[in-house]
Amino acid sequence: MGVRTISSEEIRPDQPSAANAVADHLARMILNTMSPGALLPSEAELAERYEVSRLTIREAVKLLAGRGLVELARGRRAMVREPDGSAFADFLTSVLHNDSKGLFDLVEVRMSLEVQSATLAAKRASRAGIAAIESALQGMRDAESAQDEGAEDRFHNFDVGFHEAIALASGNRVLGYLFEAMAAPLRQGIQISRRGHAGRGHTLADTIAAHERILDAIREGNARKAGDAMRFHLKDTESDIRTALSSFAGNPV
Amino acid sequence: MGVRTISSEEIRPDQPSAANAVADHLARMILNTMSPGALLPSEAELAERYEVSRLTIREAVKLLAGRGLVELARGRRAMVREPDGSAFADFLTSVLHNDSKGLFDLVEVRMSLEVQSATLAAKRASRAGIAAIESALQGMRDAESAQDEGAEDRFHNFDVGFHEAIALASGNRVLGYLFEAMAAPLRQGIQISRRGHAGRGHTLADTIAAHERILDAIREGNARKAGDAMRFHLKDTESDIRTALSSFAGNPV
DNA sequence: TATTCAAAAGGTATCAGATAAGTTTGGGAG
DNA sequence: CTCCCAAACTTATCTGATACCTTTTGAATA
Repeated sequence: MGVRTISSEEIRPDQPSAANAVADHLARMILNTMSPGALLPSEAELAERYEVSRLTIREAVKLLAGRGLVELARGRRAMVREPDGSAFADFLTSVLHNDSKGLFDLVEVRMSLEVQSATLAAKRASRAGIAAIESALQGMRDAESAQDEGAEDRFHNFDVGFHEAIALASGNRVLGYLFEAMAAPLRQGIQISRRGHAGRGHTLADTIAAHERILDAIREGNARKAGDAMRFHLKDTESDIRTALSSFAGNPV
Repeated sequence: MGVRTISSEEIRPDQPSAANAVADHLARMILNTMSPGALLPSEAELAERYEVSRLTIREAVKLLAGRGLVELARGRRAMVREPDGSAFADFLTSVLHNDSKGLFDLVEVRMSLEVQSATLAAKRASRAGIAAIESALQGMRDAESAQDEGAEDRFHNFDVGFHEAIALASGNRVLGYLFEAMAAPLRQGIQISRRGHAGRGHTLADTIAAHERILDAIREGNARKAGDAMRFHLKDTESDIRTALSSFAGNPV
């Protein structure tokens, strides 16, 4: 390569394009003054307001849509979206897809965050928060005793809901977002890995019992016990996942 | 208002627009077959390939840019970006901005993740990983003994670099991404809170000593000790942050 | 021959004007 | 009062041009 003599390439103009400027301005406006569900002004009006063409407005709005700030639909004005972890979920999914090492990493981090969620939930959960956890658990019980097709899917959904309810009951919004962000790639990764690898090491009843221990600890307000119960449960789950995943180790797609 | 009689509004068509379809297809192509730094085909060529107008291509690419998948610059073709946590960082920044409760949440989660990082780093750090941590620490020492203006900024940067190096040394990519994602909003939030609240509870030398204890434990490969040292350090830092933040409690901008 | 610099070529950014197609709304028919 | 349809509104996409930025090329110069 040789020695770098000049250093004028250091400048990153950060694209001061009109569309970008408008997008940034709109983003600030949305975050500061608008609530989820609110509608942006029409493209024509924005074009007039910013004194640019409608095309520039469109591109700016597309930028925001890519960032997950607004939702677009033909014939309707752009709507401000409820913030959620989906942007990061997309990111994780794309970075980790067909990469079993990445999924191990995800499982590892999830363990830590969920233990923290359970610990905090035991300390802080409101009556409503506990009710939500109970409700998810009851859903699992119902799905277990049901025999119809789709019962297992329902079981899994309530399972995820149980964990999500705990994340929410922690009272820590960041934990909620992170849970959401990790749930999608995890589920997808696990689903992929399970193909042709049906057996689970545990019965549904075992899973329910483990969840009951967690819920009881949270109900008691026993933070340490809740964290331990969650850790124990996830350790178990983790090994299931690992065996499922390992059939793909070094087998990217 | 009145009672909802019909229920055909439940359908979310997920915008199967041309621009969206192209964006999704491009995203898959990028993730599956392209590396960071690679250049997308020109807009004209893509327009031809997908049989849509150049405008539609532009909007699709803007969507990808918003998602952080590509980087745009005038006169140059779109470039595939190195994946990083910046999308989630933006999200967190926007959700938590001017909200001290959110920053508390962030600090809380960070504690948990960094303790895990230190624990894992002690178990797995490579020679190079440890060298990176050492280098950051040395930077802190240099900055502390320097007297020039800007030394304190340098110190803080190396401080962040130290923690980042540990997250990377954990060998868990998800931890790396999350660290990145949380660093920006945290720093920003803290900076804001510090305005007019100069005093820190600890000297730079104290901070260095705490970091040395962490590094030593990682070098020894003592996972528990590393985690504890990190927890202890962050508990300290946390209380600094809390006092800084509390001046803003219930004071959203 | 090697260096330099300016023009050409290749690209993106933005504009203007139109058409197609989906959504919402308000009035009229039953 | 309810239901349906057309007008008004709005977004999605197309076409064709112009402006401006980057990279490359090629010729003039030292």
